[in-house]
Amino acid sequence: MSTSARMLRLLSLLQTHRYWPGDELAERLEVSGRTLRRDIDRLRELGYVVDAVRGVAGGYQLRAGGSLPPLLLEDEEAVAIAVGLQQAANGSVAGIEETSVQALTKVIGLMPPRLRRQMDALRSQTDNLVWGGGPQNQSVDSSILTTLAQACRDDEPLHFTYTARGAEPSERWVEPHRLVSLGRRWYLVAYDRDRQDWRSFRVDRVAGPRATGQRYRPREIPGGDALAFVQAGIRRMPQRYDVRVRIAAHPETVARAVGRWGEVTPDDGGCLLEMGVDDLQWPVMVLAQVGADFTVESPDELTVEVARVSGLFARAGG
Amino acid sequence: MSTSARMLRLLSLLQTHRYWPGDELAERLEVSGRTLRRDIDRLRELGYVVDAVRGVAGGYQLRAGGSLPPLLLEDEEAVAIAVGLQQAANGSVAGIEETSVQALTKVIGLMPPRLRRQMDALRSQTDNLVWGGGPQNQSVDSSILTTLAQACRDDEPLHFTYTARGAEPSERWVEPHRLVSLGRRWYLVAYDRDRQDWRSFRVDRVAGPRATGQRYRPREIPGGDALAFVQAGIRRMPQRYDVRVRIAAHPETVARAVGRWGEVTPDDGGCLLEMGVDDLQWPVMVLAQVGADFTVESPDELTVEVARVSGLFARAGG
DNA sequence: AGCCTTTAGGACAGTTAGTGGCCTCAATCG
DNA sequence: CGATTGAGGCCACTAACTGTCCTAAAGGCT
Repeated sequence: MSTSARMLRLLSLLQTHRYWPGDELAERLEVSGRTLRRDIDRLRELGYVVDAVRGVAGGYQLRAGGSLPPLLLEDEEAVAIAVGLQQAANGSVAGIEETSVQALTKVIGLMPPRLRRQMDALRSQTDNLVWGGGPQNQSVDSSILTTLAQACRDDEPLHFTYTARGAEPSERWVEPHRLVSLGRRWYLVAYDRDRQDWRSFRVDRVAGPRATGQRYRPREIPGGDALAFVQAGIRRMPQRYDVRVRIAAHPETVARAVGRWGEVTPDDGGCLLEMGVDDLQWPVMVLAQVGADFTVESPDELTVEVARVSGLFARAGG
Repeated sequence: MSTSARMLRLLSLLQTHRYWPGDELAERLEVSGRTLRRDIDRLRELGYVVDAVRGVAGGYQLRAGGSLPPLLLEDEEAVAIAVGLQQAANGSVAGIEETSVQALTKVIGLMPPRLRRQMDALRSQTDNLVWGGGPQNQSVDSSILTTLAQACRDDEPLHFTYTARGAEPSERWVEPHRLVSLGRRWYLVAYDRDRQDWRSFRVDRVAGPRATGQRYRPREIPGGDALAFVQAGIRRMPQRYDVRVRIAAHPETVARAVGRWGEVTPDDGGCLLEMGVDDLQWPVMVLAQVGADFTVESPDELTVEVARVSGLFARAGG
């Protein structure tokens, strides 16, 4: 085995089990103990921190250092990572969507086909988990997302079918620039070759993207900021409700139910809950769970919704 | 730069951008073109698939091969992966909890402290996301989880404080064996040194775990199956309701709202929804969302719950 | 303290592997 | 067709690696 291959193998061993006696490592790598010590030294020269314990039951241990060593993953671990990243990309944690897609692109691009199949099988289980697939939770197909991300990364022209709001599907040929996650939606900022101008596309309306394999000289985006471009392009955000409800319950109870999705301010004998939502299911759920008397201050649509559920449940009870 | 270091760097370059012209790679690695070609060959000998395109605008490209190459991640990517895995470990996708923790342990153990801090900051945003932190969604503190997982992996004895159901907190000293995810809970199977017997511990009742750094000869678990051991140890599962509701709506509408958490069977003029749950909030939410008339067949507790919400909402409306 | 185990690392000599320069081919694209 | 870019054989030179043998140093155990 060549030296580089052996170093990778050594790193892999050190990553799967904390302590390794020197002679066992040497045996596994089929080298003498002296060479093993030299290999360990080489790792240290590369910047990885390898602790050594002397004496009976001593051994080597890879520790956290200044930078992350190359991750050597088992197949199942890679699948778990990919599945986890897909959720993160779909907005389950605010602020890391873009990075998640970036990492996901990397992982998926390197996964052997069999792992990709395994991942797809698992992925089909994940949808509709968060508040039952309400309208604002249309998670984007992550295979489309990663295709677009890869094209952005590699500056590859793309073909796809785009169905704009209330329009016929049309075929597009674009030079992709960047993916942007805004609210719960993904947008692709790209230069449209046919229309000869910059556009932003909602990813959930993109179908059948395929990279052409060609390359081109990346253009400058006007203004230099993809995020700003997308924001400017969105004329009306999806309808948003500003919810205000007074609840006769302890502020902490309410805060626990609503998490970070709303603001709770103490009030005499109860509290005021404020949140901005796209879908009224969510506040209804919170109110049902808190289980205390409340008064809806706004919006009127929520009052209607509360009345609807009340009537519905009353009929069911009778 | 040594050969091994250069190979890692080459792998890293090939992972971040799809196409690389040969001369640019050679320049970055500070070697001649000839040596670069040899390096590429070395990668291929290690089993990685490197495509090459000749001619104008040619270059090299790392493709999916038979096995996953070492992942060379940017700092932010590692953080995204860790955050995603934490969610996966907490049961957001059935069946990959154990593997996720395994991968998480690996990643966290290698992350420099600064990244760990970054990750902690993000993690604090993730809780209470899925149906509002209901009682069955007490997600386990992932730092405890990974400490235990690491101890299992490395056969390190553990100290921790355990608060059994309805008992005083007690100090435990155990030889950890395996982590098991069952339903929505984590259990640690371990040999209790003081009591000299095998026990299973609910991870959400474990506090302040610390590894001693010693090691021991792993024991055989009686029966050889940690999962079976845990199942045998659970006298009564958390109270579980078998929900049966007839709904006057199209089966598909109901199926979309309930996802894979319940079974929907068509029925004349509507459908029958059956699901097993620990917490009645969940079916209430589904019913509110479907928005069609329904009749609760069982359990009686759900009827009570529906009546409660109905009354509550009616008062709010008036 | 004394002993055993295990890592640390210098010295040496033989061997291997890596390197750049030079050459000729072979694709690919315009 | 010609320009460009990867493929790879050959060669001489050098640097790096390897195993053996050695002594030292650090823990843990009795």
